[in-house]
Amino acid sequence: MPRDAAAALFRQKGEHYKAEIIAAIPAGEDISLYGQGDWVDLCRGPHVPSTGKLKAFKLMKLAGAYWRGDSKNEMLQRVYGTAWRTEQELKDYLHRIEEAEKRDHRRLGRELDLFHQQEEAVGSVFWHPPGWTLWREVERYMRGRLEEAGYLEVKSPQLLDRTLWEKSGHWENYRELMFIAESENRMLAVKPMNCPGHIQIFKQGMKSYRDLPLRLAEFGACHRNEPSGALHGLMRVRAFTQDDAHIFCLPEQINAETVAFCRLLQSVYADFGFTEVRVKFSDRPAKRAGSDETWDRAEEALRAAIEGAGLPYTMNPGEGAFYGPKLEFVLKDAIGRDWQCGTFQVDFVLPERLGAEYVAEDGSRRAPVMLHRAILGSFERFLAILIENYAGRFPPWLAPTQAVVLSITDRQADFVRKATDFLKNQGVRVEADLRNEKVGFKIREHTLKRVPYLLVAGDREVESQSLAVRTRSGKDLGVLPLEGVATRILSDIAGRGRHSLED
RNA sequence: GCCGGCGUAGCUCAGUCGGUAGAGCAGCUGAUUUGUAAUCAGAAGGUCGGGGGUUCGACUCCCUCCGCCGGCACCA
Repeated sequence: MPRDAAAALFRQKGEHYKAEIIAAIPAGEDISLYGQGDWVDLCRGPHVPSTGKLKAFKLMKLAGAYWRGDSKNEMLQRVYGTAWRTEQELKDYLHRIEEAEKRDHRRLGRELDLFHQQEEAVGSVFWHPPGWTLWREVERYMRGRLEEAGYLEVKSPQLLDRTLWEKSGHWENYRELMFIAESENRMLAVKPMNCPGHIQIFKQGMKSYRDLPLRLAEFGACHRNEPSGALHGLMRVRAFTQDDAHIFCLPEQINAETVAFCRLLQSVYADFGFTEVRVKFSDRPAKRAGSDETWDRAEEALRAAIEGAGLPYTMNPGEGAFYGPKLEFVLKDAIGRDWQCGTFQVDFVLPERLGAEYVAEDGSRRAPVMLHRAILGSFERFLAILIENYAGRFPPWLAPTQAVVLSITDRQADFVRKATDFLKNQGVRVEADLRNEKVGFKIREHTLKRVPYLLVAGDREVESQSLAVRTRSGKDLGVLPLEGVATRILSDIAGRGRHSLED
């Protein structure tokens, strides 16, 4: 059907948005329409030869979506459905979704007593002892990796004067998303980022080109007043902690620093069991600071560096930060949604705006390049992804409780205490279960809590000063003497993401 | 923020036509001393998300606010 005729048809049907879509198609081109019964609609081409092929279908959900993806426009109703060739395939699909929902970090957070959230602290997290153990283990690991890689850890203030955020450009770009506090006629903002603080540290004392690259790292707690509809468990919160760092360097050091960062990130991700990481390259946004020449340089430097690192990436046009282009390292949650975790950004703008400089070889003063980077991104989000990817069955090095020693009757209580103390002294996070319950009951409980090692002591084990070792997957590793149990567990812990527990 | 849905015990859920709430598990008390995924019994547990309204009477109907869930928009 010719374009104008099609437009008229839809206008007459009262479907004005369809008419608008057609109006955007070049004149003279024909428009294809497809029909099903007495229903006719605009379509580029058939996706299935006939709806008769779709035997099994189910409507999944209703949701709003802005016309042409712009929140200034009206909202349309979107209907989501799923269709399969057979009832069985539909059933299998629904079953897979159900299984994925069992890995939801919000559900596991409750079941495993990791954390909770409540109305009085919307967008924030109350970490429980087991969850905080997991956090500290991840933090301890990151601290070690950063130290090895030549980073220096710092700590910057939580509240900073408005004037600083005005200079950095954050006030102009993000004022409505910042938490504000007032004191003694000053307006302060709770930091939404750590970079301005790190620049203040850089600016103390004279810096020489010989001091570069200077890598300042911080486990920085930031607050952003995210729109209510964006909040999502631990994935999107208003209070989060980044494994943040800023590398102050010379332009000619960008490449080596980027390559080193990509290697570090891949190695860290491998330790957490992630081997496939997708990388998105986000270039200049419409709303930005700095000249076009500056952006040309920054984008070119980043492109050369990522290609030097040999990582495949996809373009994400217009999605860069206001001060520079960035790489986004993306991981998936249990139901396949993308979440940005790691990030790497080249910034020629902020150091200059905030007056950071170093003395160059020729004695002139110049602004350093600043590389913003995070590997995990936010701890909250990364832990959520970890929880979902492991379905709560953390490898032993991360498991809040790595082993439980259980008695069968009161007769073994003393030995269980002794064995627990022994393993504790060897550095194992171990608990004793001396409750007056049947072993089957205790095994079930600790299995549901995903404790990697269940160590049973009955009269026979007391006699031989050993423990019967069972894994959470139900595998029987036999009876081992105390030292053997410790060796086995400790070597497993040392293996990190490449652990030997086959479950 | 926008659209749609949801909010009953710590958790998972039931609750008829408007007559002020029930179960299982957990927790508590007692008994049981137990060999690899649930021992038995008893007592207890609720501002039905908050506020307002209609009504003789509201978990139930209406208004409003809050939160959560799914999308959209946003994500320095």
